[in-house]
Amino acid sequence: MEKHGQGLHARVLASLGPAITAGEYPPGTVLRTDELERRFDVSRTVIREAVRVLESMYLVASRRRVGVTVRPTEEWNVFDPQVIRWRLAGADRPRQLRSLTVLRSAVEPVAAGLAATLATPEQCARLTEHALGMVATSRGQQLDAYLVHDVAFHRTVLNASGNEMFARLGDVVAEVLAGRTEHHVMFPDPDPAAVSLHVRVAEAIRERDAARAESLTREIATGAMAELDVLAP
Amino acid sequence: MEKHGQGLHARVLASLGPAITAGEYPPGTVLRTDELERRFDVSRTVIREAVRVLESMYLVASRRRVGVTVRPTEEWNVFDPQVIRWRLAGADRPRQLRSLTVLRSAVEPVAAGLAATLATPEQCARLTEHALGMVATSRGQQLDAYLVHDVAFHRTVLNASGNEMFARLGDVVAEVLAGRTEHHVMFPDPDPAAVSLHVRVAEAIRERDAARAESLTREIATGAMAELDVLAP
DNA sequence: CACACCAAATAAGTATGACTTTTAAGTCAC
DNA sequence: GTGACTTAAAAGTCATACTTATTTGGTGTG
Repeated sequence: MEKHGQGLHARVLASLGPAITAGEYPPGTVLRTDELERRFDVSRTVIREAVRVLESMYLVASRRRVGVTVRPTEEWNVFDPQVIRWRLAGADRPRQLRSLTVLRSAVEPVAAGLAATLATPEQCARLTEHALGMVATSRGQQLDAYLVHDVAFHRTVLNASGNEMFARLGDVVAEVLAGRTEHHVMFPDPDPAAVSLHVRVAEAIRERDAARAESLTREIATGAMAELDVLAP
Repeated sequence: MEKHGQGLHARVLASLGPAITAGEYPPGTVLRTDELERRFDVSRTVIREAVRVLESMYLVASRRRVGVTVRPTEEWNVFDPQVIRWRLAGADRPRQLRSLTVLRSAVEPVAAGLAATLATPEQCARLTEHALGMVATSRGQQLDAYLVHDVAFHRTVLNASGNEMFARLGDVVAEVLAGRTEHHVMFPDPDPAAVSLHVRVAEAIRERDAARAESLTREIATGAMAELDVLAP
């Protein structure tokens, strides 16, 4: 779960990215490269590379004779994993968490339905394994161990869906789940209903019951949504 | 040196991006920067900027003493609009189109459901306007005009959902719809059933009937999926 | 006064060469 | 064969000079 390793440009990015996504530089703000050079005490090359990356995330636009201007929020590439991480770490984590949970509520049920017809025996086995792992760690201050199984479960479902885009959302789901334990947007012990739903989803997928897998996953999603409403209003 | 339209690095990207996503450089392939310099006849600065962008899309990884290596397909950021465009233009357009259609089938129904409770009167008006526009242009070689209304309709639904991530998928949906007319992955005249479904979705949203809006949109999605199965097997 | 046009100022874009740092790989002693 | 040492390849960084597009503003003409 590392980030674009080291390198000076990564350091600049790690500073500018969070600042921009946190709204520290409101849209329309103009950054000049030579100012940035001085501020970070690095060469033009480094700044330019960082700016190019921010540009590819649609966070900024670079125009001659004007400078590097921060783009309006609606244009940001909010699907970029890096942008998601920056926003989850920053000021509008609640808003981001909501958006992502809604996305999950749309995607995961369909993914579970697909998984029911496509999952390999190994994937089915891993699903039950992790569902049981969740049961085993659902009581008594084992949130970290629980999280591991929870993440693995959802990742396996997304991978088993056979859709590359769904699979790619595994990381995002992991961030969301990790974020909600880490920031205590969660009850001290996981909701027993949710835990048993996971077990039943694993069952449904193993039994190739797409409709049931989908509707059970939808229940999990609405549960997560409700939990979010209670704990991060 | 030579003069070029929108920046040299963009030209390099426009060449390398499609090539990589098309599998022309299979994962594991190593590109050396000075080789690229010579190939494109540009300076190191330009190559490095292009590589940084490709890196931020997880298409390549740059390591010292090794070079710029193409990453495995599963790691690509397939949500990046630019990557999507490259792949839609390239060899695995069918595969990409399928992935995106599945994604749509997950997202759009939920978006429509949310839109039913959140859409503003203006948005409702635009929905009916475009739905009727679709009806009006659904017969007799007016695919281009039809496309405009179709895109606008789906964009409006996604925007009205109130979820920034859904809204951001508007561009992707536009690409898909444009792509399927452009590449004739579509019947000469639009499916009348689909057209009438759009009208009814607009109705449902206007009448704040979330469940109906969702299930009608789900029908549209399964229809699109079926059409894809017939025309691009 | 309005308007078209031109010229200077500005900031990004590009090129180049010298230098640094990381690290794969080869070599030698043990 | 194992471990420590050397080497060299390639990316990373820096400083600087130069190019190009674009905005601003001023100037002359209708």
